[in-house]
Formats: sequence, C-alpha cells, structure tokens
Amino acid sequence: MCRPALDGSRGGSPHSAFFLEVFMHAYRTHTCGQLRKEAVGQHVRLSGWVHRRRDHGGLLFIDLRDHYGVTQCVVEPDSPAFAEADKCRSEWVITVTGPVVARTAETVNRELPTGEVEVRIEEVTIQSVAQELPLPVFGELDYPEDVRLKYRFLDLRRDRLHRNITLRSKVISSIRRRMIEQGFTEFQTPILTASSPEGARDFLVPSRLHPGKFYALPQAPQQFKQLIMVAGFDRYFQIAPCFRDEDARADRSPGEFYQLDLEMSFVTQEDVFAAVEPVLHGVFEEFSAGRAVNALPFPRIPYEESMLKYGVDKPDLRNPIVIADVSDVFSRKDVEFKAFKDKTVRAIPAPGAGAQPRSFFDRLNDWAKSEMGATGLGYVVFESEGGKLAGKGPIAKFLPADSLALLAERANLVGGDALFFSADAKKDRAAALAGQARIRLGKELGLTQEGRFEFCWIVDFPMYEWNEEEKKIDFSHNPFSMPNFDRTKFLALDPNDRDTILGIKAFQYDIVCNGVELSSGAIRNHDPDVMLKAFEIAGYSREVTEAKFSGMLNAFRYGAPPHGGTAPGIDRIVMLIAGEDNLREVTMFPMNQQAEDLMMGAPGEVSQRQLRELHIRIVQPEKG
RNA sequence: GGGGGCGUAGCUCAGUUGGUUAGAGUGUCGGCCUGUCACGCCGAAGGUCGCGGGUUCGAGCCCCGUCGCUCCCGCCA
Repeated sequence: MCRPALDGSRGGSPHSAFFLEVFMHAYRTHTCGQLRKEAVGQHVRLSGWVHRRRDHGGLLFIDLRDHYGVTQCVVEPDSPAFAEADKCRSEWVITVTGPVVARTAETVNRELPTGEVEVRIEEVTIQSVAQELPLPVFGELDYPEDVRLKYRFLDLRRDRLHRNITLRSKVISSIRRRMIEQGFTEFQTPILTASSPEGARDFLVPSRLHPGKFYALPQAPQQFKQLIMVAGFDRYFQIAPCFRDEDARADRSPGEFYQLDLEMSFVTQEDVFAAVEPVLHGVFEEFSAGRAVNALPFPRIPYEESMLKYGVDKPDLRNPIVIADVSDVFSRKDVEFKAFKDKTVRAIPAPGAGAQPRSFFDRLNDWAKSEMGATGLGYVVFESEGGKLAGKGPIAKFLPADSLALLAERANLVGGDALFFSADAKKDRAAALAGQARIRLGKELGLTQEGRFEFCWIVDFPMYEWNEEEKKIDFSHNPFSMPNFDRTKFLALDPNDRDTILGIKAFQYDIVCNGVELSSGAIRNHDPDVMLKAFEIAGYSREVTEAKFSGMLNAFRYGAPPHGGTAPGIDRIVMLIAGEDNLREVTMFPMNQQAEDLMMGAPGEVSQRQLRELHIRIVQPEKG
C-alpha cells in the first residue's frame, strides 16, 4: 500500500512528504487523544481502531480510537488514500497520516477533547482487519455476560470497562504510595502453600514429587503475615491474591480476588484503625469525583449495636433508618396481638410511608414471606388526629393509644409515617428480617443518599458462636484473634461453660462502606497457651492444633510481638469508587459465576500423561 | 445443593387468547449522498425461536425434561 520507501530511491527536499515519512515514527507521532487546535498545520501519524465510520459518499469520516481518546479523520474521494480508507470497517486497526486541520466553527465537536481539529487522511495503512463483531465496541448497550466474558478483549475496549480497569490501576498505585508513606513495607508471600483446616474451601494443587500430597493456594496470607511480624519486620503490606473455592456473588468473585493485606507489630486496635483510616479516606477522596467521604475518625459501632440498629453486621449508614427493639411493647398486658407475644419484635421506621398506596405495604409483606421465609411484615401507619396520633392498618386495632404513642416515640415517628415490624421467636431472625427490610425501605422511599461514602468500623465481634446443627461451639470469625478476656480466667475456662464462652468478645473488627464489608481484621492471638485454649474450646485437641498450626505455634514460642492487622478487599474498593455493583465490572479477566474462564477455557481437561505424573486418577461423579 | 429471572437474526429486543410467510432497531452486503460525529435515504441477505419430548388440526407461546447465563439462599475463619 502506501509504505514509505526505505531505500532512499525517492529523493526529496526537507519539506517533501517523503522527508516527513522517513523521519516519522512507523505507527504514530501522536495518540488519538492528543491533538488540539495548537497542532493545526502539523503533519501527523495516528494509529488505532476504527471506532466509527460515516460514509457521505463524497466524504468519509473515520473516528480513530486508541487508549487515549478518539480523533476524527476525514478523506475525500479525490484523495489517493480514499479507496483504501473506504475499505475500513469497525475495529480494524489502521495507521493514518496527514495534516491536522482546524474544523470550522459549525463543525466543532464539543463532546470530544480533540473536537476542534481533524486529520485529513493522505495515507492509510491497514494493520489488522476485524471480522463481524460478536460484541460491538461502540455504544453503551448491555450485552449478555457470557458473550462479554468470551470476548473480554472486545469488552475491555469499550469505554466504561476500559475506564474502570484504568481506574483500578490508579487506585492500587495510590494505595501503594499511601502505605509506603505510612512506613509499611511490601513483601511477597508464597502462592503454593499448605491447606488450612479452618475457613473456606481450598484450591488444591497436587504434588508431583510427593504422591498423594497437595499444596493449597492461600485463602489469604494470614499465617505468613503473622510470621513476618515474628520475624521483626514491624509493618507489612501486600496487594495479595487470595484464593477461595466458594460460590460467587455479585460482590464476591469466584476463585480469586485481591486484598490490601497489612499487619503491624506492637499495636492496639486503635493503632490499626489510625493506620488504615487515612489510607482509605485518602484514596476515596482522591477518586471521589465530588462524592463526599465521611470525616475521620470513622464511627466505631459494636457488633451488638449494629445487629440491633441496622439488622446486619455491615450497615449502610447512608440509610437514615434506625431499627428499635419493641418486644416489651408487645408483651404488655393491654396489647392483645398474639402473633408477636413472647417474641423478639423489631420496629423499622418508614418516614413518610403513610402516603404510599396499599400495594406498597402488600409488596413488602409478600417479599418478607417469599424471599425471607418470614411469616410476614406487620405495619402500622400513624396519622395525626386532632393533635394525637392514631394508628391505621391491619394490626393497629391491637394497639391501645399509649402503646401506640410509645412505639412512635421509640421509632421517632410522627403522623404520616409508618412503622414495620419484624417478629420471630429467634432474635437473630427478627434482626435479620428487620435489617433487610431497612435496606429495602431506604431504597424504595428514596431515603438512602446516593453519591457519598459512609465508612464505619464494626467492633467487639463475638469470639465464638453456637453451631446449632452440630451442637458445638465454633469460632465465629477469625480463629487467630485475641479474645478480649482476662488471660488467667480464659485459660481456666470450662469448655462446657457455654454462656460465658459465647459472651466473650474478640479484638476483631470489620471496616464497612455503604453496606459493603471491605475488610476483616483483628489483634492476633500471639500467646501459644491462649491459642491452644481458644482452639480447644472450638473442639480442636491440643494435638490437632499443634499439628495443624505447627509453623505458627512454633514461631510464637521463640519471641512473638503483639500484633494485628486487617485486609481491605481491593476489588470491592474499586467497585465502590467506580460506582459499579458487580466485581466483574472492575476485574480485567473475570470468571463467570460457575468459576469458568470462558475466554481461556478454564478449567479444562488435561492429558493422561499429566495426570500420571501427578499420581491422580479421575473419578467422575455418578449422574442421577 | 436449593429458589427466582432470562434464553427469538452477528448484537439489543418486540412477538396479543395457541392460528397465514416470526418482526423492529443496530450491525453486515449493495446503491445514492461533500460536513457528519448514534450522519441520512433506498434495497438485500441474515432464524434449528437454547435443546429434547409431549398436548393440539395447528406451538416462539401451553406441559414435562434438559442445557446455558444471571441474581439470591446455603457456603464465604
């Protein structure tokens, strides 16, 4: 086509096209996002993808796109480049050469940073052609997830995803800079490690050298980072890949994800908060694009309080609704509503909901029954009648005036407001339904404020919980957390003293933003005796604990500093900042919900030879 | 493992109570068009209605099964 002659056979003055070609970069002198009015008159070369072509017969426009932007290029039929340019279709990769010209006032495109100029095509080189696209790059339409994932390289060309992934990179580099500025040091930890008995399901990697033995991919570098503290490195961080073989959710990638993993020595819980808060606050402010971030220090909310007031351990504080316990009101002798007697009853205020139609209340009731497995969601609508509050709705008739007034006071409601009730014999279930109802009400009544970030710490998690199915005590969260309990008394605990044990809090905390759990952390248990006792309570004999955690227990017997840390989820941070509600929108090459990589074909079958080397034989599950 | 939603042209979707040859937009191909920027106009090609079975004179539509995608529950120290 129109390649520059490199043998010098065509002579030319310094002003000839030939001179410019020879001294011009083979692919580009500028990017597609670079040219402005100041460049008018320059002879330039651009390379990129054909974003869009507009054929006017007598005039052909090609919008050329690369990572940096879009530049309009134009060619007329009498140009020697027209025939070649006319062949170009969407997503072909081409190189164009020609002068930058100013657009006339009427033809300037204000939407485009390069919209004041265009490149008049004198020469086109087709670098790569494209078949008809399974997924158009141009436009903002939504496409099926499987097509997007199979042709991820096309999806990634699209503006929104391209920007999200670029944003992710910027967020990570900002985090890294802020951590280093705070005196943290980045270290790598192994990817092939040992399976650990607690927590999620492991991904296993068979060992070739050791028949019948397996590595596991780390669920998190938990033990390693504690060992780094024992090794005296004081402040560690890592953008750490974590692998868990559990089912996916919109906010939980299948298989793998990244954490800002960090650990510090000689710290209290407040020291960890003080180290993490400015990093998160700083990075969210940096990329907030006008959205407010709540001020430091972030509120600390005890777990019990969160479960009462918000019905979840990850409250969305953009939602002003606060749940109240009203069990006592329904236990009063003058309240004859049998369905709520002797149950935990939580009241969810719905300010302004009195104006909603009957269908609004019915819909919530249906939702509670069908999706939450509840018997229903009772409600009362408050109305002002001559300066006094009157109750309306199906259960209002069971509530005498003074009980009604008490409810309104507890829920801080006035006429025109409504109050929903979540009741269950089990406190946890009443709280959970109330929590979900709070979220729905906040959204449907428009009370949850968009466009802001509300962080909080949830603190004082219980160390243990009762496993009803197996009738035993389990760790409720991280087994390596330090119990917030007198050491001597802890070591002397009777493992059957269930009431005392279930009341023990741990130095364990989550950080939550807008109802999304960003991280879980703890002050660690660095005392081997306390650790053995803690595991004994959860049903692990000393021998088992010694065997399973020998590496760490041993280390703690050679001088271990008190230490603690946390690990905010990188993907979720980027998701929040990008304003997306699915992790796949901020992950370059995600797997689908069934943990398959549709582009690369993973997981895939392997050869018999590979299996033999690994001493593995496949046993297919029986179909039935 | 369980529940909900979806599956119709390359892509996004419509398709009435079960009734003639399954439509639109976009993309593709062809024609026209010198200032568009979602260019416009005319025309054409493009369909195993996810797959299998059933009911029916007749199924995109109803029933059963199955597969795929997705959201949720379980699970996620």
